[in-house]
Amino acid sequence: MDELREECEARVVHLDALDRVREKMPDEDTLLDIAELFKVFGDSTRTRILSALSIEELCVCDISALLNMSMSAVSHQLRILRQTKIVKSRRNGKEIVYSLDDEHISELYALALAHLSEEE
Amino acid sequence: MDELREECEARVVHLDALDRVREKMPDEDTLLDIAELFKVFGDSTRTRILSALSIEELCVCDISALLNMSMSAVSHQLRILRQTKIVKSRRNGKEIVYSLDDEHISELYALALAHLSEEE
DNA sequence: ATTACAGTTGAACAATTGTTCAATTGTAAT
DNA sequence: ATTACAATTGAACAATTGTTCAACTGTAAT
Repeated sequence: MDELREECEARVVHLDALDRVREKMPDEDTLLDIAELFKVFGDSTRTRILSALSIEELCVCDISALLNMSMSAVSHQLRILRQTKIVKSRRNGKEIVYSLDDEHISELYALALAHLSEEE
Repeated sequence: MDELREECEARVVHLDALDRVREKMPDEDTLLDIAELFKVFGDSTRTRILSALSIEELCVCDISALLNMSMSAVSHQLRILRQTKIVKSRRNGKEIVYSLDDEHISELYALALAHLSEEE
């Protein structure tokens, strides 16, 4: 009744290559963090928000009008961007103004744009 | 019986700011493409694959052993990376060898790492 | 105090996504 | 030819995700 589950079904074809790669690869946690960061950018609503904020700080109402979306939907996405330290907020009377929290963000954008426009 | 659905429930607070942002923002299609690109990176399996391939080209069997995942699961992810032109493949006898297809990929990685390690 | 407005929040729902499983393809060797 | 192996594929399933809806905060003005 013992089910012997194999760790990996594959026969390792290039042991030497695997050793070299294993040595140089970042640790698991770092890779998870990278994936997590990219995941935040990988949604068109958040991308549009970030694109707008990279030009000028805006309140939730502005963003809502700009994207033609409900304030609730926008707010949910802003929460994700806030939690991941990509965006910061400050209160100004009744409204809450959002802006980018990190210089790397614009760079990542520029690089993504460069990749896309360089389709040969 | 006519339901008047409002285009946007929000009152526009800063018309001038919106005008400036609208003028400078990339078009909708470009933003969709950017989101789509980041979405591909936003999965830890694909991130690990790309991290490995940025060091050395590998066959599916190698990657499968490296990530301790089934070849099927790896192959499914490689298809996504192939379709988005992030990875390229060539046959070598019975095995199929994968490698990065684009120089921008490593740069995007480096930048993401820079962002993560600069947590103050 | 109460009215109005900007924004947030949690539950619920539909849609999307990643992995597993089983069947299939293509190549090389016997 | 047929056997073996690397890899791909499609369907099915569970898990995650984005938006809507309704209820709720907090601030400013009457």
